[in-house]
Amino acid sequence: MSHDQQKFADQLRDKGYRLTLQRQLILDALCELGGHAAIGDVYDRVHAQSSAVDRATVYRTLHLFHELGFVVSADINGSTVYEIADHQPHHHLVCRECGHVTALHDHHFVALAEHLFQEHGFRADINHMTIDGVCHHCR
Amino acid sequence: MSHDQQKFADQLRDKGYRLTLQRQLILDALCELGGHAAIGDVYDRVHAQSSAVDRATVYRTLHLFHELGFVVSADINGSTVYEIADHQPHHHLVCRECGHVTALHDHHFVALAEHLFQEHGFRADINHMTIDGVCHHCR
DNA sequence: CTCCATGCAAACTATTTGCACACGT
DNA sequence: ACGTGTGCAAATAGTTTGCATGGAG
Repeated sequence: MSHDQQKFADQLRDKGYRLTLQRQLILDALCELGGHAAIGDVYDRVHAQSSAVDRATVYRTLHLFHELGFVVSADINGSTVYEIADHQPHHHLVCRECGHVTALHDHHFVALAEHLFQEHGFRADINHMTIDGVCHHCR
Repeated sequence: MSHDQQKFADQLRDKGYRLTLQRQLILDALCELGGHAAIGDVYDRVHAQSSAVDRATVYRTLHLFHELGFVVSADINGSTVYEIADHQPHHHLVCRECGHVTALHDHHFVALAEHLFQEHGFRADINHMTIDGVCHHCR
């Protein structure tokens, strides 16, 4: 188990949640899938390891992880994807034509977030932004 | 029929699409609903006027309008909403707590879009952005 | 008159929920 | 042992599709 996973496992227990095999497997899957894991991807991966894990459990667990802040979700090309909420926040450029997703560093948004806070008192979540458009390849 | 509606009607015909009662009603509904119309809202409103209009038609028509650029879509609090693509682009701050949506002027994004284009050659659609966060009321 | 658009109903996909049992603590 | 988490299956919600008919051009 990686450092991240150990950390999350501890947090789970600290908050009174139980560390089950299913939750470990789902956490593993999220880590291994790296960036953007659709619910179906997570299910496939987990189910391949232990065929007894149900879809409902994947849904319930991802909701839980999201609530606890272990993962962030984003809507990319119409489907919801999850990824581990580690490291610094980053964002995504999604090409409307080819569907390609490129990561984007957070620094593009700090000024924006600052403006929103000063002008509207709005504390923006700037850690799971998705921007649609057309990439340089498809123009 | 308002100016906007007349304009869209002409565009429809120019591109070889037919102007049907259903399409007019759906366009009306979008205009009257103003800002953010979920598919269900549009259906309810249209169906109240003419009970023969089917949900499938609303879906098909909204897809068509979106394709033609008559409407823009956004994902707000998990459900897809549509609005007439008129005037200048604007954006939305969505409060994660109370669900309240406040409009946001485009000028916050021009610098960002410029950066994205220069650094990544990415032509960002900055006309239907949604930013989640917590509004000043809920903090 | 010719096709596009629609209504209808069914199919599909995605997600949620109730309940009895299993298992982590 | 206790109570949370899970599998199972069914329910629910949202969206799409095939086909015959109706109506716009």
